[in-house]
Amino acid sequence: MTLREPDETRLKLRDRIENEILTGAMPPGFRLDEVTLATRFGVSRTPVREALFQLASAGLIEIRPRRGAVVSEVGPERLVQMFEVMAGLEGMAGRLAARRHNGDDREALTEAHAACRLAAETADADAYYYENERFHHAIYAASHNAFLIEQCAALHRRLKPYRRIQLQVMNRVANSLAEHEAVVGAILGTDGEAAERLLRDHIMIQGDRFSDLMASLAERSKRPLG
Amino acid sequence: MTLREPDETRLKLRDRIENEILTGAMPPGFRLDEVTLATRFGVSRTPVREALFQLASAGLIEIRPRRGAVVSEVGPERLVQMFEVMAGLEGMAGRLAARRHNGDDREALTEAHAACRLAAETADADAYYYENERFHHAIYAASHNAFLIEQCAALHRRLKPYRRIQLQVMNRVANSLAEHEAVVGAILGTDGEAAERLLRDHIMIQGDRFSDLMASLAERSKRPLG
DNA sequence: TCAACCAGTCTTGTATACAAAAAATGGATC
DNA sequence: GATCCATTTTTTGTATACAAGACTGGTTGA
Repeated sequence: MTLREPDETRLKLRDRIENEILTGAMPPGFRLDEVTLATRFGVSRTPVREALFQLASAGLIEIRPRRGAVVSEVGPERLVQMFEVMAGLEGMAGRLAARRHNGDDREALTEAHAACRLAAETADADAYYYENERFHHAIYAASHNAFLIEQCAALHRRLKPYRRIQLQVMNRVANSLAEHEAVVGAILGTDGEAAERLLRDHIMIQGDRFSDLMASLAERSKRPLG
Repeated sequence: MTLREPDETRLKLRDRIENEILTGAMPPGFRLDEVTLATRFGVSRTPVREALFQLASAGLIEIRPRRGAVVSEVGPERLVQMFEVMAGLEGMAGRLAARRHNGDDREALTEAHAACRLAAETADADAYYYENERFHHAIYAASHNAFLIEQCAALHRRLKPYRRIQLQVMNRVANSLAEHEAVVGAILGTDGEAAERLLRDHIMIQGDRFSDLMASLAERSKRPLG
């Protein structure tokens, strides 16, 4: 994780713990001890518990009554399911965006796409990762459905670490950019059906690829003396 | 609200408060005072606060820092947006269900549909409301995507009070049943595209109708001296 | 040797106490 | 009579204390 997050200590406790989970500092299965977290962040157990409840609601951790909290284990199967839902939501956002976009939306979308292309051409993986995020958020915004935007952003955020590893591990930047190109065309051409289909496929490819990766990693780690 | 909920006092605090919100006992805008709730439920403020944080994560209430919690106001616009997303998710569940259903799924679906028909024929609105819920959950389950099932169930639950009022106020039972019939046909016939389209429309009709109702109510309440 | 049990420790869940911020109150002034 | 400011009161946010359920390790019995 080389990307700088702004002013760690200023953030609310909930976000600070969330960051540690999303960046992998607290890996899946990691035990979240209340007193340890409390002393580490210099507060008492009360706000820690409140933060943990919120993270549990978001699905990032699991609280077993009287048995403590652990970072959620996300197996390959569940990951595919999450990407499948993400694909559905993004497809929907694309379909609505194609019908509802206005001048501002078009500008934001083309700008974000141009930034993606630049990052791809300069082979800057970190930059592409960032601009890619901006691109997808531009699509969400163009749907003009605030609730959908929230849902997409929340799930996108949850899938963030996986997408990142995947972009780094696999050489998917070129393909990703080509797919973006087609999506932009469909949206600007007000072809909702095409936008939906293209985006759905765009996301599902990520999901399939990533689950393959995870499955192979899990398989390898199971082997004794790997 | 005549439907009996099982063993109120046995439920976790979070669910008890949630029920009061969903049933309308705590209407939108209602102020949730911590000490009042604590004394009412016979506990201290600590568990009350934890419950409130969870409800806030689910979107049922809003916590303004240092300024207390209130039941979320859901205006017509946001309601339409939520129904739009529900339509997208249910359509997706239907599409997947058409491709993935097995014997158990078929049985559950046809059984739920038969129960809906019986309730409609006997003009039992409460029963139809309940069986309708079972029918939709059968579709979610047939998608065989655990994450999608969770998302659908959560949003369905959140829209529950609105759907209920709507079914009671408007005479939509007959139309609803006919739409179910078509959906069952599409799913059993493994026609994913049709199932998606039919379900999407089925939900959106609810959303549009309800938002019309709400808008008119809001409009009327704004007029001075009604 | 191994399983079961019991005491001690640790961790979570809840209550209460205190601090700080927002809201309410009341009085003075214009 | 209305408005503004200071003070009081209420309410939230946090820390701490206590109770009760889970885990640990060792001991005992078969």
